[in-house]
Amino acid sequence: MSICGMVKKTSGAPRREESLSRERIIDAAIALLDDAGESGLTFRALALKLVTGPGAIYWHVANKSELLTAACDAIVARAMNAPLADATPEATLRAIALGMFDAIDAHPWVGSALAHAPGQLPAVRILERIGQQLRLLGVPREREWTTVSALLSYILGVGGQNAANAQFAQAEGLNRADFLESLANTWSELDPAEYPFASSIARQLPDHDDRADFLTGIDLILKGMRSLRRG
Amino acid sequence: MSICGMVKKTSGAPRREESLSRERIIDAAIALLDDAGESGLTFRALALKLVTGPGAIYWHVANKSELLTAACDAIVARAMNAPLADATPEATLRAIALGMFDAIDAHPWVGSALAHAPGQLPAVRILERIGQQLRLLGVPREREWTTVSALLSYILGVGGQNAANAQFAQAEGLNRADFLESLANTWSELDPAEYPFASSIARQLPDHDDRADFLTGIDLILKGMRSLRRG
DNA sequence: GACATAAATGGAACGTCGTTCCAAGATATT
DNA sequence: AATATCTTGGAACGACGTTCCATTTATGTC
Repeated sequence: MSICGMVKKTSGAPRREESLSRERIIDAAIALLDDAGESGLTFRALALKLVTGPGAIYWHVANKSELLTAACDAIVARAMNAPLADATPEATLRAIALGMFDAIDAHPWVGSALAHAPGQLPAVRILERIGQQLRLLGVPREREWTTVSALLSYILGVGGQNAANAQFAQAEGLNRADFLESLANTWSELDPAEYPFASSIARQLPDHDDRADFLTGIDLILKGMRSLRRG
Repeated sequence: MSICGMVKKTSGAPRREESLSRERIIDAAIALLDDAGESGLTFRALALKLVTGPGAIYWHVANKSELLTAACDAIVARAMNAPLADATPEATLRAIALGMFDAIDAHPWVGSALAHAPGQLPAVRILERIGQQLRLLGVPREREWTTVSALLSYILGVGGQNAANAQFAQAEGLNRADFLESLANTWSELDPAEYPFASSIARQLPDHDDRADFLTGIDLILKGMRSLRRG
């Protein structure tokens, strides 16, 4: 490839500066995923970006699924380790949930990766953070599991839909607004006799605020927990 | 978008008995997905089952994604058109949610397909059914959207996790119980200083009842809606 | 410094996938 | 019977995840 093949490494550095490492691979994977979406992560593209061959990557990473989960975990860890202002457990729960929403909004592929790695480290990080607040809130032991898994399921559900929306829009070359607009048109054209609700609510689709709706859902669950604690 | 304009077909002789059709293809796809999971659906396997070539299938179906969504829609339509006993709107909402849970439990790939087809027909069917009950319940117009999307997100979230669990377990050749057991072991071995909640709750993992937990989450949201209506 | 051992690399190759292409067969129309 | 259209199915393309292995680079030993 290069004409002047013999580039004398002057220094006696411990390792090649540009040597591979799990960390460098994961960083490159994140960059690829952010730039080109879920389908942008390939061992070939990764090798190209890291100036090596596909085979070399397998020395540091078992397979693609592990790599994707590791990339996902890096983002989730960053979001879940962010310091939070001291506040009531409920306010903290809202902040945790919003942190995940924003992380998935910035990296839609994380929503999809999270959905495909149930019970793995990334999900456990979220579970842990939520669970600690539930204990501060005084949720009785026998209701801990159902409560934490309800919150987690909701967060993963919204995240997964956001990821799918982003991927769908990208596949059709649309931005979010145009994608929602075309969806609203499709819904509007549904038979009002068969789909009275969907066709009547279609026009609200393009103008709604995902983030606000997400938070409203969290508040709905928190309100339900509160009324359970009192009743 | 139009179905199929040519309605000549006065004669009785339909076509070859074993000729291809969209319906026959979708049925075969469902059988393949049920038997071998998400990765079992291949145009080659489908062609083999239908005794034809891969190219012929493309005359009736645009691509794999459309086929998967159509197969998903067939299952969802079956679940959402099931007759429900007349009951309070809240009881009907619970029945609708449970119907989706059971459908995904019987066909885990539906959970994953639903998550990848946001705003498409299968999801709209669920949205519609839920929305109609919300109107009977008297939810004010300005809260319709956030309420229905909270319920839908939760249902899709649980469904997606169930699908992922099933796929993960199948990939490792385990049944559900063994998979949860191995997950519980992993969680138990987490550092209790860093993961006090996850490690302490790990032992509840193998024995919990997915269906009951799902319903508890639905009730949590319904309770939140009720307290909102009163407050 | 020379040698042996192990770690790490990268390019070629395998098998599978979704999809496209097209020559041939089947059916409908004149 | 001839023509036009719908439908089929097998071959082929390009891209993917992954494996294999000859080669290079670093480390430890005398």
